[in-house]
Amino acid sequence: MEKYLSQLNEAQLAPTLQKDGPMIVIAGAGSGKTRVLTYRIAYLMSLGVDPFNILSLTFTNKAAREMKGRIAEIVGASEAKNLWMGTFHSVFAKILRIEADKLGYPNNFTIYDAQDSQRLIGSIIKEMGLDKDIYKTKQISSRISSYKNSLITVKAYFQNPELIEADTMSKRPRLGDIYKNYVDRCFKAGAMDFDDLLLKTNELLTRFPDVLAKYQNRFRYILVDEYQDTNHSQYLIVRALSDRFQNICVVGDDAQSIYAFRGANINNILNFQKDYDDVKMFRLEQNYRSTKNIVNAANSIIEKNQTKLEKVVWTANDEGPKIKVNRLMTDGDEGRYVASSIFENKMEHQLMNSDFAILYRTNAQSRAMEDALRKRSIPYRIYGGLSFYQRKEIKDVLSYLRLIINPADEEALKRVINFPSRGIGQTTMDRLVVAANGYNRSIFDVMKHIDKVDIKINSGTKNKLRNFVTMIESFQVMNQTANAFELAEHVTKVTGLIKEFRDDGTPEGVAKMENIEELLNGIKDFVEGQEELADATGALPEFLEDVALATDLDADKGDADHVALMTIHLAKGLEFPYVYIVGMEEDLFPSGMSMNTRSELEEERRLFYVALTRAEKQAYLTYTMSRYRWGKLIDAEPSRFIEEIDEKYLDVLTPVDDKRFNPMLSADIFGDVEPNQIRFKKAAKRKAEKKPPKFIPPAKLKPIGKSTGSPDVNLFDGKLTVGNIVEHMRFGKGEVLKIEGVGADTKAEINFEHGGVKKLLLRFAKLDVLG
DNA sequence: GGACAATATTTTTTT
DNA sequence: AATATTGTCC
Repeated sequence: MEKYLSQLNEAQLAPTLQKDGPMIVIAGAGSGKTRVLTYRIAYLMSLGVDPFNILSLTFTNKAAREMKGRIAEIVGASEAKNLWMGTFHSVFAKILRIEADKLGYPNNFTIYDAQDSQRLIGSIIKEMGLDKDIYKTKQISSRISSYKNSLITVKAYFQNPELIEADTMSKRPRLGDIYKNYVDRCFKAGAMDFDDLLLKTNELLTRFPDVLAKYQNRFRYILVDEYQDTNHSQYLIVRALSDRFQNICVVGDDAQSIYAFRGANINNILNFQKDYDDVKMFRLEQNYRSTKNIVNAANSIIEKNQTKLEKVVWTANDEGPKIKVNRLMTDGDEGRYVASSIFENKMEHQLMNSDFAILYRTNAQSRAMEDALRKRSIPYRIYGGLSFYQRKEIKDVLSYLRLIINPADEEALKRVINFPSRGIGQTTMDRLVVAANGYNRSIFDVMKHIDKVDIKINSGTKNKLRNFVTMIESFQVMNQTANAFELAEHVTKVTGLIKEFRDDGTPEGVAKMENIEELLNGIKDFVEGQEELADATGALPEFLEDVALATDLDADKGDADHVALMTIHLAKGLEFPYVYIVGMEEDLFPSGMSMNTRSELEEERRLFYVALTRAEKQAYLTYTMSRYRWGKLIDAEPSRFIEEIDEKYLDVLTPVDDKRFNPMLSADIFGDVEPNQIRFKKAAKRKAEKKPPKFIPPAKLKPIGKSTGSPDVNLFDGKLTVGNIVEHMRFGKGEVLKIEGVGADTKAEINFEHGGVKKLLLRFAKLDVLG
């Protein structure tokens, strides 16, 4: 153990050796927090703490696996195996399966993914006869999700006049009823959605003190990674479980909080010290990952945020090259530039493909990169986006398997009952749903007893339904004896899925066949892996659970040498020697959807901070002048985040310009000719140069009167008057001398202590009003 | 009820 | 551009 501890610096050692009590580790990017977590767990075990008593919650299952592997190297595999490690969702799904009956759920409950729950919400809206243009499935779904994450149950919703009022005001008075129906239908289907895995855990721990006591007793030491990204529901679970022993260690970085849109509450980390007594606080501020240039540039960005904990991330690493900033004509050029830059770097520095990552704000941006890399024959892998398990043909196979385990699973049934086509159409399904709701039974139950049920379906169709039921039941019988692989193979044959795709004959059909084969191989691997475990029960339910909660990163085999393409969100926690951040444009990054409030914009800025701090040696930023979006060529402007970086860390390779298309110019960029190196013109200056409209909001012009409020709203509208004392991040205190302009164009003339009289656009100025 | 064509909608990020 | 939904005809 000492051998390992000697690898830590002083700041890392202190939290590692802190055995008991509540503690928080504020860990800057690249400061070795994973190492601290890993060694702390190993250290606890070396002190005699039983691994069964340690719960470690990570952000991805992959992270959990890697940590476990590392711990196994230190303390031995047999001991490490007994640790409870995984994501919130996977750990508590396992606990919920054990305790399901207490909540009235079967222990074989299905986990609905986002698509399943949205489809169900969609059909409920339709059944209720509501206008689907007002009740938009996605919006309703995210509203329900945020209720669940705030622990607002259906009952709590109806007891809260404010919520009802808010939904009524936004012209959706039936939202509560949709919520109720959705929850009822999930329950009847024996299904939990992602949010339920946390919500029901809370319910379990609140309603059953003995269960709470059992798990409090078991998890005497709790560690939570990426604590800044926990939501209220997760927060309450952690609080409840740690309440007895108070051995709670949370690790995180407020500057890397990027999941507020999903309900993550940054206050969880900011307020941790208020939640427990005698909290020990540790800071990891030395960055081991990146060059000075990258660390300092990242610091200069995050400095622009108002909401943050003070901390100084520094590094003893080399200065390193400056961050390269490059402007391209189109997204196609951007892809070609990145591909050839990767190619050149590989040649020049003898690097592997896996030394490179391309990061972007939205999944849709991957296409241009992909095309360019393919043309250059550079191996790559896209993470996220449509993951393997979400492909239609894969979900179809999985739905059959889900139905075998849980025939009440409504979404699985609806997916496969008529695929491959069996002559059971929409009309029949509608009637079955009505009957099922009427009898308060599952659809499958109704089909099973189709002869005893009062339903208007002709005898031919009834026969088809009977055949389907018989087929599923025969699979269930087989499931008693066969392993998951044998069963899945059988299912794909008997249902006609294989035939369906084989007879298709198109390239897409062939690809789908191959995907199904890959799935079958995956199941085979899983089954073989299970056999080594002593307590392997029915492998199929466990496989389905793994699949439901797997992230795309989890599926990574990790051996192939390829360039990584992913969204910045997905890149959190990862590191690469060379990082390309593409699409550095207004309305894209920061996203046009996130420029309405300061907190949204600050989250985008943290996202940029995360992106930049992934880089070890060299970071590249690229933006284009126009880009294809929704199939149309759209003009683009450089992101404000580029100008927020202190210039001295940048190497701006923007070619001489005007906006006219110049084919020679864009050819030069990825050809042999070194682009002209000129001074980077500040975007602010460019904006000022533009003639008539004084200020063009970065977003495309949006229809006025959007329910979220006009995007042009000035953050200080009406709140600032002459004579106010304000504080500015860089210029310090100052007095407001004059206010001119209206709306987004409002400027204030302010006399600052440091810097004298400045005229600032209030929309951009980050001011605190002191009085 | 099914097959195919026409049209609408979409892009923020995900366990 | 790609996908989902709706419409039309058999």
